[in-house]
Amino acid sequence: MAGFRLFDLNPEQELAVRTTEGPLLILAGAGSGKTRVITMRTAFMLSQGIAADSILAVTFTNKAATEMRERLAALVPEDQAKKVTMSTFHALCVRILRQDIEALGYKKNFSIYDEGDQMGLIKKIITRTASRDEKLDPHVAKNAISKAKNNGWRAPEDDKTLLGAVFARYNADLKTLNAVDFDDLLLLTVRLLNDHPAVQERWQRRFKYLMVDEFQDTNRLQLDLVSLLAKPHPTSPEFAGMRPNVAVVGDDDQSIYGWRGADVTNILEFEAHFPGPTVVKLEQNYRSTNFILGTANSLIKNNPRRRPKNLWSAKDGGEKVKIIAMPDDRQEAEFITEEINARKTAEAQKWEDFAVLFRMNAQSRQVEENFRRLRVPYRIIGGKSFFDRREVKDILAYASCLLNVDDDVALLRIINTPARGISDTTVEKATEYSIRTHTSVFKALRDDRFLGALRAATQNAIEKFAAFLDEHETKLHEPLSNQPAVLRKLIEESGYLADLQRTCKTPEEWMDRERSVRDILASFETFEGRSDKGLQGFLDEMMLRQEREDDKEDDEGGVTLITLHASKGLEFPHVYLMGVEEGVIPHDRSKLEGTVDEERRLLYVGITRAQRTLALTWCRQRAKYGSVVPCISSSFLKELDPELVEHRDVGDIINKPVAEEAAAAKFGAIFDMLD
DNA sequence: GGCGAATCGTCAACC
DNA sequence: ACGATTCGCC
Repeated sequence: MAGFRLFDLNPEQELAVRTTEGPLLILAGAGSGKTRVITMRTAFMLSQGIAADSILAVTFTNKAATEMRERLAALVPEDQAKKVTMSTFHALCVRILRQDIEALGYKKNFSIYDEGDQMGLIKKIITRTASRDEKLDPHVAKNAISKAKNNGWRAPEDDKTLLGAVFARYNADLKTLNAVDFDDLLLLTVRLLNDHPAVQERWQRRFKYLMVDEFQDTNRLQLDLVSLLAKPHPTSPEFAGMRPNVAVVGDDDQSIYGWRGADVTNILEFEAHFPGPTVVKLEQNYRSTNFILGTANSLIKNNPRRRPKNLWSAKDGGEKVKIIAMPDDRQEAEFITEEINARKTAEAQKWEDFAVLFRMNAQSRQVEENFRRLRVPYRIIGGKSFFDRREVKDILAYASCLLNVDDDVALLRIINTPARGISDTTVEKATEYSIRTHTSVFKALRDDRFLGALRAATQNAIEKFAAFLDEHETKLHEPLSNQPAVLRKLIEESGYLADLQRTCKTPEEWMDRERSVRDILASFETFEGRSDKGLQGFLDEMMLRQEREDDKEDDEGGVTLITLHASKGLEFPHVYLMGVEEGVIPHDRSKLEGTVDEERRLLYVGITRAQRTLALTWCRQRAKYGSVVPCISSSFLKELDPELVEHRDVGDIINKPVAEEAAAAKFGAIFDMLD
């Protein structure tokens, strides 16, 4: 085992790498080489003869999992690297449930519902459960249900209330539909392992070494899952005195998922969950200049209740952090585009060296438009641009129906798309019938007692549609069937594309939408090339937002456009953090909810992504909901150390661009020598 | 029952 | 400013 050198590590990092047995808590400040430690530690374990397939590393985002996988692949032989399991919590749960969910009374071909599907179902349940004078906001219901599930509750606390009734109904319906939502992925996996010791034991034999990244962001269910995978069942004779091989890595200052139920006490009280851990503190920052790190420190020290730490960097020099005022959001986007262009040329940087960070997905649109216009290559991480497109959802709904005809949400989405003579009223009747008889909508469509009450023309339309689905479902499950071809044929024969073209207003829109249909079919083909998990595996990956467009533009790189949340764990030489305004960050709602500290950590995360230069921009006015509203700069900006930052107005910069670029070029050259 | 037009409500973040 | 939903007409 060659290719990695432990002597490159500082003493703390080396201790973390060499500690392979028993509980290990790594408190890793921003930029302290955390990913490097995790990958090195994995490589070290392999070199000690630990089997690659017994190692499980869990991360929060797909991006982080991918990066870790890539970095490990650079250290150890490919066949070894591939056998190490690196996945998100949700992807891990899908994997466990696809194998063992039958023990909980679901079928293995269960569908996964995203928030949109979830909302659709909840709305439907509310309308049919609520009496005339009762009102329940579906959003409120969704959040309450999610919170309940993340606390591990099985049944509603009180099913006398409308909310309780909706919760009970929602769970019952999901089970009938053979579907699970994102929260269920965790909840059901925990229940499965907890209630079925034989299953738990089997997974424990599979994964003997656990690593959890971003542990400060785990919620109670995730901690339960880790415990269930790491510790023997309390009834097992091995339980007492067992030292689980659990390594967790985290930083309380980067805890930004409180809203999702993250519980910081998981990391603060790690010793209570896994007694007697080795504790390692990583405090040297290798990423940022002292201007950037000092700015970050001056911000975060305003937060109460922190674990004491002394984060330092050896990187002197560089530029001050720029805080730039903009007249409006349009000019903000223009400025960022132009600056990136100029700096790229002046300092011979690559597009991949730049990142634009923002609080809300909606902020990226104007930058995107500018990038497209000026031909700046870019990639958007996270967000929902692709997956949320109508045509993509439609195609995936068709695919879901092939796998699980009882998936009502998918079926209802496509039952009359394109129009095939099954009207809303008919669909409504079918849904009612299915509720009354406790079956799926598809089974209702196949039920003569239901069909008998309908007009002959409607009966015909339904029979034709059901036969159409059945025919392709059979083909899909034939041995050696070419699944991408079956899906393609299903779409072609459905007349979906012709209908899509008809509804498009411009030829450009049609080309765009048709392309995303082609893209999604093509990415299923590429998926078939690299995986044996078939359409089911493909849909799982799509639902978990993984590797969306792996065939083109994606791997060419480009400027990264990313939300602050999704940026955690990443780093870039040049960072532009836009929309640093009161109301955006800290977000207005955080003040009502009393979570301003978390907003401060979020900005801290953003600032600490930058290696060499950082610019924070804010606008004097911004378009919101279509109309322009005045804005003021974020109160967080006042907390930044004035020695380390430089306040500018966009006008000043435009007046003297040449000197600016020349100076920047010199700094760039110095940095290149240091590297 | 189907279609285009007007109107409504949304933008907090992730899997 | 955009997509979803509802309305009113054929």
